[in-house]
Amino acid sequence: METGTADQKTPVEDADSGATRLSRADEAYQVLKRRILDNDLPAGAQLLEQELAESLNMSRTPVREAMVQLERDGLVEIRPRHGMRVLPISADDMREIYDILTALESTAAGLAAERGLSEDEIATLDVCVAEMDAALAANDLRRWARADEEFHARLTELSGNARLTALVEGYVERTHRVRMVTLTMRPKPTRSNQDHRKVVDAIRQRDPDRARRTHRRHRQRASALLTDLLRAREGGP
Amino acid sequence: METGTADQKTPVEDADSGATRLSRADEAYQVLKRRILDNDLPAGAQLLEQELAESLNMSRTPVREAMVQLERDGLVEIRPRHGMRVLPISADDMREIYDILTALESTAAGLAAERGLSEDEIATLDVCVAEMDAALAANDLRRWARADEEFHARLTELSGNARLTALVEGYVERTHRVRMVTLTMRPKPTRSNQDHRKVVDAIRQRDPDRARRTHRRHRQRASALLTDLLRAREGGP
DNA sequence: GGATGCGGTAGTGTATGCATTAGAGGATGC
DNA sequence: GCATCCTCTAATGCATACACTACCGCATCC
Repeated sequence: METGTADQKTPVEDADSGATRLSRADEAYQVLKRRILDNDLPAGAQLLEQELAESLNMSRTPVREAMVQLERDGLVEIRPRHGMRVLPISADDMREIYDILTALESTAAGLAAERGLSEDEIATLDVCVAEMDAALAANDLRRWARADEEFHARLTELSGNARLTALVEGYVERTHRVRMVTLTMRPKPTRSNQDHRKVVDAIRQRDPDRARRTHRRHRQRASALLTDLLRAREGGP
Repeated sequence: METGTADQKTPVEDADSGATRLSRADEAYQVLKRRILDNDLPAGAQLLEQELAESLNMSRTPVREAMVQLERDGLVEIRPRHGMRVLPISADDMREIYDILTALESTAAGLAAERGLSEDEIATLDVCVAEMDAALAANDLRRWARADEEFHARLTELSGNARLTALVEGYVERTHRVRMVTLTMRPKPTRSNQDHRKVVDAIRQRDPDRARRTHRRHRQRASALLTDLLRAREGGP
């Protein structure tokens, strides 16, 4: 590799925001994941270890480590002589993932209701709901999507189950690409906002069963909507 | 490394059962995971890359890859200068994991009921239940535990959701060690067998809601039981 | 013309080498 | 006696070297 490029010797002279010092492998993982989630590396893209190593300015070793993790995330597939391939998401995949999300998130809602949240904690959810309403009123779909993700993330957090939170985050990430693409294809998500309000209400009233059921129905509707859109797209163009 | 030991040169002359040829990294992953799950490497054990590499007769590179995966599985923790440490499972961990399992499995039961299984498919569940009854009658707890795991695995499979199945399998593996340890400490699992029968019944009648609720309650009871045992053990000896 | 065999090559999997560094333990100062 | 600093070692993270092999293309043969 070109010995001319200087900045690759010391692993931690990055001098970026002084945040947690990343190992090369972690850096590779994060950068690649970001590129994939942002559709910068579109589904179907094929990339060899060597190319990636060069583009990330490191050797193949940490890149490999990152690739293995991305494969575990279900974002890419490693095909021995063809590098890694960014996986597309089919309607069936989406249904599977949404079933998992439905299971996990509705349980999270139930747990939150069981625990009995403080009014402050519930307020964080209210804020998200309000933001979603505002975004919808302003017809700003991206803003709505951000608030929606925020709501779901907060809700899951409030379950008090760190593993569950992390797990859900991973699956949400996987759906991110698709949700962004279908954002403009779906009807205005007014119903969604109503659903959220009902879930918050059930949590506030400490009714786990209702929280679970309500959230489950909410996610099932979202799932049906998205998979239908995807299926249409698969059949169509 | 000792050049004397011959059999480490070619990666695939293993000539074992002729099954899928494993890469060294995969081999390391599987062997280590097995050792951990069998409590061969007990919780708290610390192992350096070098030691592992020697014990597995390979270099550090594939071992590292395996370690990263095991860390992702939540089985070990990698501490930069101290190798990897096999993680213990606290009562709190167990509760978190069981909440996740409850969410996923009860959804799986619901999905199975929704799909409408053939009588053959349902029969596989019946077989497991019968085996559990037999094991219980024979007072063979290990056999019962095996049948129990089998039942849950089959049930999850019958959801038709491959991702969900794989996910559940991972979490079940994590609880395996603890379940084996607590097996003799818990009361005879007669109730458990009743629960299973009810779940199968709900699936047979294609009642997703009842399948979900029944299985959820079943898992919640199991969770309470196990975490209590663990907590007692944590406080006690 | 199509099937078959056969180098050649590119890409990978693994081993090894090397610089860095965290941390243990001793020495020193108070 | 205790804390602090320093040194030295051992483990790591990464780069590189190397052997193996699947695949591509061409040539040959039927």
